Amino acid sequence: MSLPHALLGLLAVQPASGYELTKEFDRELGRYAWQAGHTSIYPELNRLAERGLVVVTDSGPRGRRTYEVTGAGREELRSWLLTPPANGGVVRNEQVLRMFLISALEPADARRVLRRIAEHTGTAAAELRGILGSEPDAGRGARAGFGRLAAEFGVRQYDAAHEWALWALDQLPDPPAPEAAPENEAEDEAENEPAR
Amino acid sequence: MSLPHALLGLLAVQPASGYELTKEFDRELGRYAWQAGHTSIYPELNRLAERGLVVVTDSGPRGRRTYEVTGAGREELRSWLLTPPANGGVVRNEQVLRMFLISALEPADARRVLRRIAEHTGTAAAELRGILGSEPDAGRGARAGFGRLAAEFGVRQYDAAHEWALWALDQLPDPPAPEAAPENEAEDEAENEPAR
DNA sequence: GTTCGACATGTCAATAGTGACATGTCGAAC
DNA sequence: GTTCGACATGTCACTATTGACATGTCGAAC
Repeated sequence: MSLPHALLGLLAVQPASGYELTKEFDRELGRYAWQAGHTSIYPELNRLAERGLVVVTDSGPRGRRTYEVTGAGREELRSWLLTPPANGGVVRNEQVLRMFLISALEPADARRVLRRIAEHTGTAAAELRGILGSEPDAGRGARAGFGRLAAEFGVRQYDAAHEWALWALDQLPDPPAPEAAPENEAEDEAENEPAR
Repeated sequence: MSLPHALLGLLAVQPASGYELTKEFDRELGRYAWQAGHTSIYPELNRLAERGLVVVTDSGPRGRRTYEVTGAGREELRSWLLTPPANGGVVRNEQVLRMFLISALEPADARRVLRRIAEHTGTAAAELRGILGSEPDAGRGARAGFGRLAAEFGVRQYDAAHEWALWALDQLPDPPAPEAAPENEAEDEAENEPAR
């Protein structure tokens, strides 16, 4: 039951159409917190409207409807955010699951996966940092605070995962025993290592 | 389609019954990576058995059946873990969603929620560190490596979230303006702050 | 004036997952 | 010898979510 609250939250910051909300879920929100496609968003908006938590305040060109949160909607969102985390809430993250399952692999495979994770989290963090630094708003833009808090969270998550992957690599038994050159760093080290 | 792989992963480390697997999902695995109740685990084990990815190798007291991964199962798991992360995978985390939605609250409420998050992540990290430190295995226990990698990941995640919450608190406009005592730290600061 | 990509919303069948209910057994403590 | 909690597995109706399909419009570029 989180999707309705996600929508209320987005609309509380700024009125939007279903189409815009859908795009929002393609960004940080959908990448770290809660995925949703337009096929679940549109029906949910209609349900929220029926319950009086949002209203259509404007109609645009292509049947576009702009939604806004009502007082009741804002209250619902507030009480949801302020009430205890209950049992812990839904958690379902394929990436993290993959990290957990690495121990089930043979060391050579594990090393391969960990390296991929380390690389990916590293570049992802760097990218996010780039966006965070270049964003011209940073101050007053309508949903400025929103993006910043979320992006900063993402950066920290990626950094933590990156550090973890490096640590885990170090943890693995029997490192590949570097062939000859003890000083080789940043060598490309492609998919298949030379057998031994 | 992650649950079957989660089960294969657990069984690859150590054979187990559905009941034991269910308990596994009540620990770190279910808390950070992938939730599942026995009502989805038992049917899934049967499906995996039908597909020949696991087999029952032992029957115990109360109808208990111990499952083991087959060669095909191990291969399936391996190829899943080694293939590209595809589109990014399923992401659904209520806690993180709540963090994202904080910006939709008034500063006073936001501060309240952030403080709760900071507190929770702080104690959770400390607890995990405790377990991590006291665990007697740390070396050879059957799924020792498994728990350690996972727990370490959890610690880092909690730390990152904790630091983020503190940073976010600092980011919020208009701090509560401490009444009189400029040096008051660790005051209990109950649910309702004195109006202004 | 046409073309085409982005805009915009929707349905529906199928799959995944949950919560309530159901059933029974074993072992330890009393 | 009974009681009770943990062990152990299951079904089923309901809810949530996805993927495939459907439909149409607007605006810009050509």
